[in-house]
Amino acid sequence: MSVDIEDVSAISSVLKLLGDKTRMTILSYLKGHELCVCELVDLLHVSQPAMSQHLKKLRLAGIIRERKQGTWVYYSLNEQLPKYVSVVIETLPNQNLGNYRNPDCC
Amino acid sequence: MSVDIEDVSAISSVLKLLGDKTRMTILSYLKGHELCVCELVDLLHVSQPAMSQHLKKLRLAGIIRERKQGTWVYYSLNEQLPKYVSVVIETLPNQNLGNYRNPDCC
DNA sequence: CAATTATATATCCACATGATTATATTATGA
DNA sequence: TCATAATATAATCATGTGGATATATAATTG
Repeated sequence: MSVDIEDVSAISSVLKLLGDKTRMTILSYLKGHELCVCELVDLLHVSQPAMSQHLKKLRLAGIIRERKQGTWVYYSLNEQLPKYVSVVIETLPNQNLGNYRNPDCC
Repeated sequence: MSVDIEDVSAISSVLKLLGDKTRMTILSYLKGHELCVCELVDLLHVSQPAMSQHLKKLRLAGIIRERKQGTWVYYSLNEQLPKYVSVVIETLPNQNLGNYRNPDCC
């Protein structure tokens, strides 16, 4: 079985993206369910522009995917992540959405 | 079997450390063998103070260990790393030291 | 088409971070 | 003890990065 060797530059730039508390929290919320931008804004108490920029970075790095539906944009974890990324995400706690209901939307 | 869940803040601060090309290269060189500071300076073409500061950060984060022997300080990977860290390190390419010989020391 | 809603982008700013230079520390050996 | 070598720390600086505010875009609805 071949090993998943990658370029040091590529790995470190992905890890730099992951090395942000807000982005890691986003990823922990995306474990299991897709969420739209306004839900993430709601859950993380982060401004909408800030959220938008974090999501853009994660998307450009291929870590998350977007699905547009009308005005809403739903984000979810990308399947087929490099192993070292998926292990990091597995290590994150599962966020408990509790009785949070999808606002329709914000 | 219990899962290795950690705090989001703790994980992101470790990943921030790993998200640096120089530090990742240091770790790739430390795979398999301990190296002293001057050897790392030599191999990475990084200034001695810069190297010293990177090593300090990695050591304070518990990713590497130091072993002092006279004036020399040897660094090596810490065993017992969190899984997500060791997977990252395993993903790094093994650096070929070629016919590089331990300078005695610099 | 106008108004509204969800999201994205642009600009600016405060702060963190990595590199460099200079200096300090520590150990060794003459 | 003095000189030297290996490493660490301090100070400074330039650059990068995240957040806030303002504005733009795009889709929906009346």
